[in-house]
Amino acid sequence: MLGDDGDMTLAKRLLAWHRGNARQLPWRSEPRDPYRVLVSELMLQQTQVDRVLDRFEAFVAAYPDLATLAAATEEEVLAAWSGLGYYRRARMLHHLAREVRAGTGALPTSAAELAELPGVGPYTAAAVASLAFAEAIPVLDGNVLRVASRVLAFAGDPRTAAGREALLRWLRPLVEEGGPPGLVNEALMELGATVCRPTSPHCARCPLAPDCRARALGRPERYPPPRRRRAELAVTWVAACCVDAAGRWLVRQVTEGPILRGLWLPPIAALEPGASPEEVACDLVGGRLRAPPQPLASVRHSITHRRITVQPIRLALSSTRSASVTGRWVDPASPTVPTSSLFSKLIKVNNLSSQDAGE
DNA sequence: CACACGTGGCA
DNA sequence: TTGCCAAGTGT
Repeated sequence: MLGDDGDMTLAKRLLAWHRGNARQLPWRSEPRDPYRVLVSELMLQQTQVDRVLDRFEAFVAAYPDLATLAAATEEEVLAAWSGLGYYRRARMLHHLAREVRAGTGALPTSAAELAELPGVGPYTAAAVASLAFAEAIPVLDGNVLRVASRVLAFAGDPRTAAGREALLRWLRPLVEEGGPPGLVNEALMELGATVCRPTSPHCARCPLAPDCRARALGRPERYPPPRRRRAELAVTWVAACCVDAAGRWLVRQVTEGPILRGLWLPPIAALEPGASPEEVACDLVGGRLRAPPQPLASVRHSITHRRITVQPIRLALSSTRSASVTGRWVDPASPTVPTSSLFSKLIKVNNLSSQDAGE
């Protein structure tokens, strides 16, 4: 005699669904470690679980607690974050660790106090407070915003302050009415991530379907209204690829421009229309060459609204010790400086072309 | 409030 | 291939 799910409260149905369907993720091991919860939440901001999965364990192994993190340099932390994107998050996590070290030495336990830490906004504060410290406070991330917008068939814009408050009025009783608040929050996020998807929601598998007004009205995917996006900007860069006999690459720290600042990449410059990529690359590096500059297959890289086409030029320097060549030489297999995934893409095209050329 | 920031996968 | 994202925060 299975009870009718419709008779259970929303929160109870969510918890039951979570018990049977939530993914096992490294940061969900019990008991919850507040530090691991914090790191995972920061890593997950504006990114997807799969992206974080391969990086999380290595990061917390290198920095198992806030004290270890505070003792590291910012550059070391950035290097461990390399490839995850939104590098400001890593800088702020590092600042956070040092701020905690300068204060009580322990993470605060309330959402209000957590929200004062660098990099911790309303979402992360509520997530850590509820998941790690059992505070009954709702989270409102992109997943929960979508789930709530659909259940309520919310007609307004849920991204405005008034819209968010309307959704929170519905969410608050859910996390307060009983059961672990963190798990109710996690269930809503998990539901949004795996069932109540942006397009083609799987309503047949949704524990909230009986109460979902958007589903009753048909076309639940109409909620929430799409966000307006900025037009893409096309940009072309030249990258000077210099590799020494040991396979190390010449890299420099990006100090100009709005993008990738502070990270280390092969020398890069914008390519003006009509300019010669080979000449730009040679000017960037400045050393004498053993062989003519060799253009490689171009690489595409997108950052926010910029679509960047990178033209790599392989430069065979006659001497990597030339005084005119500035920068550092790093082993791509274990970069000791923070790099962008653009670096990995450049390495890949270089390897491909080397094999093709039979070098 | 608008806009900025990285990334890789998918339709 | 191109466009559209996905567990936000700071300015």
